[in-house]
Amino acid sequence: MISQSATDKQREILNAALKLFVEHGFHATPTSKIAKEAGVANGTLFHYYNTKDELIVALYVDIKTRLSACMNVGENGHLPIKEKCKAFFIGALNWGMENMTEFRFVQQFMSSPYLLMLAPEEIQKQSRVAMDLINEGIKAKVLKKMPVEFIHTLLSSQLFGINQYLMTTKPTPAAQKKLIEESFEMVWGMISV
Amino acid sequence: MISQSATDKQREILNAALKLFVEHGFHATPTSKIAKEAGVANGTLFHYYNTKDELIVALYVDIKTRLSACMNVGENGHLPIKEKCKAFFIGALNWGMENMTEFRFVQQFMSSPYLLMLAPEEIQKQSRVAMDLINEGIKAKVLKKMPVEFIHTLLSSQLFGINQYLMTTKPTPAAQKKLIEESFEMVWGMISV
Amino acid sequence: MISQSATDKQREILNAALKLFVEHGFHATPTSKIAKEAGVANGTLFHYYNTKDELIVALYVDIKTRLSACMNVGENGHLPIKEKCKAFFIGALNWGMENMTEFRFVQQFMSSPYLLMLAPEEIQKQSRVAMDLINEGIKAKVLKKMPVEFIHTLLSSQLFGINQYLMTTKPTPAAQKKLIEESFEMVWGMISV
Amino acid sequence: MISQSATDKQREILNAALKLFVEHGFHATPTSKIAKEAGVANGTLFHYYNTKDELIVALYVDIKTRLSACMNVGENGHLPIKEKCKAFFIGALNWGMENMTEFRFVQQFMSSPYLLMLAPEEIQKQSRVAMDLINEGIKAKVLKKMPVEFIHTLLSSQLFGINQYLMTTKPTPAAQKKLIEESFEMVWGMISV
DNA sequence: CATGAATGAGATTTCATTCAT
DNA sequence: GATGAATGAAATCTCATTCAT
Repeated sequence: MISQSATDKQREILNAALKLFVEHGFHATPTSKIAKEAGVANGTLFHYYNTKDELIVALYVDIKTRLSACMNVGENGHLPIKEKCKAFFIGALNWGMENMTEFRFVQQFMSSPYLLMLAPEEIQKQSRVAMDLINEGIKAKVLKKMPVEFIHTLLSSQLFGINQYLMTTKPTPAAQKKLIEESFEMVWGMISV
Repeated sequence: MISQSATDKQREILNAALKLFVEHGFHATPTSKIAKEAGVANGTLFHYYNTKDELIVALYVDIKTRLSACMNVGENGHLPIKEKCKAFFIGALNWGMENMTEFRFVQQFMSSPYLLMLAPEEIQKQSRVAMDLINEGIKAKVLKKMPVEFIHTLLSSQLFGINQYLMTTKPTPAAQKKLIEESFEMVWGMISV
Repeated sequence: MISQSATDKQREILNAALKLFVEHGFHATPTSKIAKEAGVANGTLFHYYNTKDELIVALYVDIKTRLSACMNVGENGHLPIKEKCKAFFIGALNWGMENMTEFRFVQQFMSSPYLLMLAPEEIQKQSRVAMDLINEGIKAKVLKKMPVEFIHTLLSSQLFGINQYLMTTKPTPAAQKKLIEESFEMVWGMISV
Repeated sequence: MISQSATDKQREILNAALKLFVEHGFHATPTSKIAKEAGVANGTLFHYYNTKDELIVALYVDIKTRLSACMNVGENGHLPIKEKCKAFFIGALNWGMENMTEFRFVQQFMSSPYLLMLAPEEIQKQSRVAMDLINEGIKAKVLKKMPVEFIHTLLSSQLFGINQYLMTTKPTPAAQKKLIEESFEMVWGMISV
């Protein structure tokens, strides 16, 4: 397939951009360096993305899509709510540890003005699954009766924080597994009735 | 004071930089705009800070110093650990709500590559007070026996999360006070024995 | 040739730089003026030379290369040493008179701190031919038994001096020819046994 | 004397400027660095010299004046011409070796566009003594009957060249003395009848 | 599709010079 | 005289983007 090589180049560009953005920040990373790192010509980058901003947003969406794909894999609608939350929580942490660079990029993106370039509905979409889960938990009186966004915010912050901690301390896989499980129980204790 | 006017210009520059950095991000804010906003000549900025990067780091240190000054005011060494933690937690949240711009700047700075420009000991210094408090709590068997850094991470994340939530939802002062108190009890339940 | 137009721009830049450097000195010549004089965009200059300094050194090497190319053309290995020296001496003078701007640039470059940016081997390479010739003369007991570098210095100084004199007084071609011949006999008398 | 300290500062400025100009070139030496090296405030420099250019020219004149003072010390009007020339030649070389930095500065100045800022009569004045000497020699039929400027140019070039050679090779004082004497005989042989 | 030379607006930084103290 | 903070014009250099090949 001819378009295969094109897609490959696009992947190379995204990979290079991810690596360099995390390493040096958005603005300290010229498109020319991205192109060089990706092994393509300068202009090629602009065949796939009209502007640098477009590339940045596309990269974010790409990563979020890959994360979602990971999280939704296990169809576990039948499990009790706590187990569903746990699967979600642990899944997110594991993904973060296996994709540290992606994780760092998301973090940087979310506290940058680029976030505003994303359509609000796009942002909401990202957290839809989690929000639904929390809503379900509140209705079932398993979770505390507080605003959904509040519980979601607490959950997200803890996820970010724990991930950061794991990235910094780099425990053994066993210790990591244990810590993640414990973390969930602690957080669950905080938000459950 | 003779040096007053000089110091004033420096303050103006820091204020202008803070405002613009939060509004547009580090790189989308030219030094020329900072100078104009501060009401000083372009070169004056570089009289005080050799490079833009130096300004960014200096601004971070300045904010952190002001925050620390705020937190240490209340000498409450005699209170029980939980009360000390609560004072700390609530103090930080109040400061964050009263200094939203500063808070946003810190957030942006910490998830940017500029963080690496800070000497590690400088970073550590920032969290010294909190760490000591946690250590004390663990020794007194009031807090769970887990790594200090881990508990610190949980606390910090919670602080960040709640702040974010408050900034977004802008509740009434009363509701805000109630939410903050509740939040503390939640996180305290999570980390205390 | 496809690369012709690209090379042309580089040539234009070198020509413009040469002219302006000699006219106003290195530092009184902004890169913007060079670009304008060369008829290219400002950034184009930096496409070919990473820094202004790099351009200055490249220009020097370019001129020296062109001079060397001129000097080595006449293959006169069979002539007696004096004739070879004379050919060299007169060739250099003629080149200097036909390329006054280049000559002035070299002079300015060599008594500037930019000289230090040149690798020592590069500098040596420039005078290799002359040094070999002198060495040959000394071994053949045609030239005085003195350090090669010293004789080389005397010769070079003479060349510079005469060139300067010719550029200032601008004699008729005939008078110039006569003066050059006389000069050579004078310097030859000084360095030969 | 109060003006003593002022004069001292002026001297410090000239010394600092000399050192830095030779080390980095005219334009790569900011006035601020000169002031710092001289141990005076930035603005003080501009009390003594209205502009940087004025400082540069003043420094040149200062050095030339000091050189002239050196050269005219020995009043040897009674000596034969060759001896007067020799005294001049050797005096100049010795001065150059004892004042390498000054020598380098003069060299740099003379092949720079700053030379044009000097009034022509000022330039002529610098070489008046030498020119008179040469004229005298020609009239006395001791020197070749050639244009005075030509002989002067040859002499100057050789002086510069030999100085450069000595600065580069750094011979022992004895060897230096010997080489200088030999050089004079060689040059004298070249220009004398 | 892909390339990379070319562009030029704009960013950071420098620096001679001024001037209030 | 002496200071050094302040100035702002100007210099070097960067970089997103275009376009002819």
